[in-house]
Amino acid sequence: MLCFLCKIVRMATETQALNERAQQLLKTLVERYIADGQPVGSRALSKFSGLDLSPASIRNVMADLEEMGFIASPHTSAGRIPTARGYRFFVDTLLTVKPLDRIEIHQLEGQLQVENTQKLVASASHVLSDLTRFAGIVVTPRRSGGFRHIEFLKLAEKRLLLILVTADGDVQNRIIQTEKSYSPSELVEAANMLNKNFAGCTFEEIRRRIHVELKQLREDMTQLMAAALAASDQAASDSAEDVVISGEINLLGIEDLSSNMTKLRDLFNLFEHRTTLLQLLDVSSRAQGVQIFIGGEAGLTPLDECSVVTAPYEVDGKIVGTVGVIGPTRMAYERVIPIVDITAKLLSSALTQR
Amino acid sequence: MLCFLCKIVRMATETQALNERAQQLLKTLVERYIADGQPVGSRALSKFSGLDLSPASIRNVMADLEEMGFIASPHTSAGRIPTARGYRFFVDTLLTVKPLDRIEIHQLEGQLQVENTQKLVASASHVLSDLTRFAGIVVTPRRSGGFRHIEFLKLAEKRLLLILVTADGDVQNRIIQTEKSYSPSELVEAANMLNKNFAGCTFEEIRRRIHVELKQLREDMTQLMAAALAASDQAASDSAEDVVISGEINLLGIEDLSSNMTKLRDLFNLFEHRTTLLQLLDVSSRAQGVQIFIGGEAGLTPLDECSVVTAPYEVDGKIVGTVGVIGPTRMAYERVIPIVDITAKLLSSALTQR
DNA sequence: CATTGGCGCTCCATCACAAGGAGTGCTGGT
DNA sequence: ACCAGCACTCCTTGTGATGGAGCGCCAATG
Repeated sequence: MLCFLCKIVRMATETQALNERAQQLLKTLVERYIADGQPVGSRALSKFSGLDLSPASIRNVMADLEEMGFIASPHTSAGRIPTARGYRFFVDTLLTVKPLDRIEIHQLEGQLQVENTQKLVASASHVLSDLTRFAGIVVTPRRSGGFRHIEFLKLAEKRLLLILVTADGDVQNRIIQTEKSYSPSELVEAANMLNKNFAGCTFEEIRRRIHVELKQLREDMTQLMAAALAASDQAASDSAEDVVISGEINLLGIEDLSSNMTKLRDLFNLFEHRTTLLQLLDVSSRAQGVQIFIGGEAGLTPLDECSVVTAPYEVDGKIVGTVGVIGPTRMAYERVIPIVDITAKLLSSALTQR
Repeated sequence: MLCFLCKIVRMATETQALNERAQQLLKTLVERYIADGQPVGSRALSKFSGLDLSPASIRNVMADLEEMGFIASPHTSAGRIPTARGYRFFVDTLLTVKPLDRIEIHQLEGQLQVENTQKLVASASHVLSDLTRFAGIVVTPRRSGGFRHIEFLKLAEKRLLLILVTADGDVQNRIIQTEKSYSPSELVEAANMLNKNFAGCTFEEIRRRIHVELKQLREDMTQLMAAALAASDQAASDSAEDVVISGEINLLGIEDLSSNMTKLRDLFNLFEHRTTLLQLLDVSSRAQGVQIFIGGEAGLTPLDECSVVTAPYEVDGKIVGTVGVIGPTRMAYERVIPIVDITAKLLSSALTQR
């Protein structure tokens, strides 16, 4: 919170410190650099800034910008490139995003597969990576815990298949080994009992109530229930909250990243470490709207040369997950931001409908 | 088939044409090259072959081997490296595999997660990539078509959730939009009907019989059934036969592959094209035991510098899928082969138990 | 006659050096 | 305040030069 305030304050002072001209120059510098990946020199800026200044004057401003930490030069006789702070200022106050047009939105919408939640999430991730040519990333909705429907199916003598429809309409399944062999009618009875009494409750609650309210239950039945609950809990937490990534391959083709093989490998290792990613993306789900993490801002070194653009999505007005894109810091933010934004919104509405 | 015979014949003649010494030299050459990735010169061979020959004599043999296409030199003054054909001969007749010891097998077994088929397959793939440090690959079992159990669940007015337990004990689910709104009891009735009459049949069969045998059914019921069947069919074919790959990242660290970025990208693109991979791996599932594809033998250019080591796995004596490893052609076959072999066997027994 | 030491040759890898170019900082003039 | 010009720095590219690794060939050897 404090940090948040700091940021606001800093932004305000920075906006003051940078006069109109400096901002304009920083803007075109970042734009040019994003466009062709080469350090931008004073000549180029003089040509493209639209300010009609000579390179020499521009060099003065650039020196100031460098002093303030917005830009840096790789070496003496190269142009300048934006620093993380430069990018930050750029996306915060200089960027002009152009919203997607209707046709693109429709195309995007058409690519979402609404058959079930998994498919929806997977296709959302795919759409993101496809449109941006970076890696798409989606945090799947949190399970609310509890179930809508439960079913037992006898596989073998002491082997049951537990089928669990979660509150949000997803289906989980699990094999249970039992002590004794239950008859089909016993299984039906047990399932009916659970469905009638406990649908919608959390497993914790059920566990508590099952002993209090249903003392008349036969011993073996309670055992069955306990086993079922344990399995359900596991199944629920199993895919409780997961990260779906797609299009990592796209990152292979990006010069900024694939130059350092080691860095690239670190990055891909990060993708395997779902939990670490989750922490990062969890932060984003607390805020409203699109959020941007530039470079190592997230505190993860493998993301040094990456930016993460995220947006939370919701079901019935409650934030349940996050979508996003991971790409090089040198990305076309004005394109990526609306794509992430719209995808989050489409995902929200697709999930709310069910 | 003809091709198969050709291969046998060629192998026989090759074994004849290469005398003891040439074979020994080829063997150590391949081994050395696999070990340190550098072209092997006559000096090195003289030292390591155990044959007590001078480099000059060895050069003569090497010239012969080159003429016959088993080895090649990258340029005039470098040592020799094995060609695809050289590798082929090596794995076919020179290789000495050392089986895994008991401890390793147990470790491997311990890492397989038997909770359900998906997890089992995923963990098998993981184990493969983990142990070999290459990419692990598993073709999931074919669905036999048909179901063991079916269930309807009402989500909303005209929205049903179809739950389908396939013959092999996996659970699929699908959302169905219906024309009319069915009552819960109607749904139970329909499910019961399907379960009683058609469990175990293929969907094709059901479709045929449903019209013939059940003419007394109400119109809306037949509609429901038809919708259910369509969805089932789709759900079944959906994950009908799929390829699970893991540890692709490992390939990033391998010099042989990561030197040409473009090739690497092609390779990763191949991984996304599941169908192409399926065709390749399908071939392997026709043969018994471990199979090895070297370089482009499979006909896929992206695999130029790769080898694929596969083995089929079975349920109740019937081959249902394939496990394998994709790595650089320069891989330690004597280690990879037993790993793939054992994994296939463990997977078979884990699946047969259920 | 198979084996071997020796010789000349080829080709690659590495390094040093020079030339050219891009861009900067600074200074003095407008 | 702006700008033209100049000296300076540093990267990039190209060009030889050098050394080493390995081969092919040949004549000598047992």
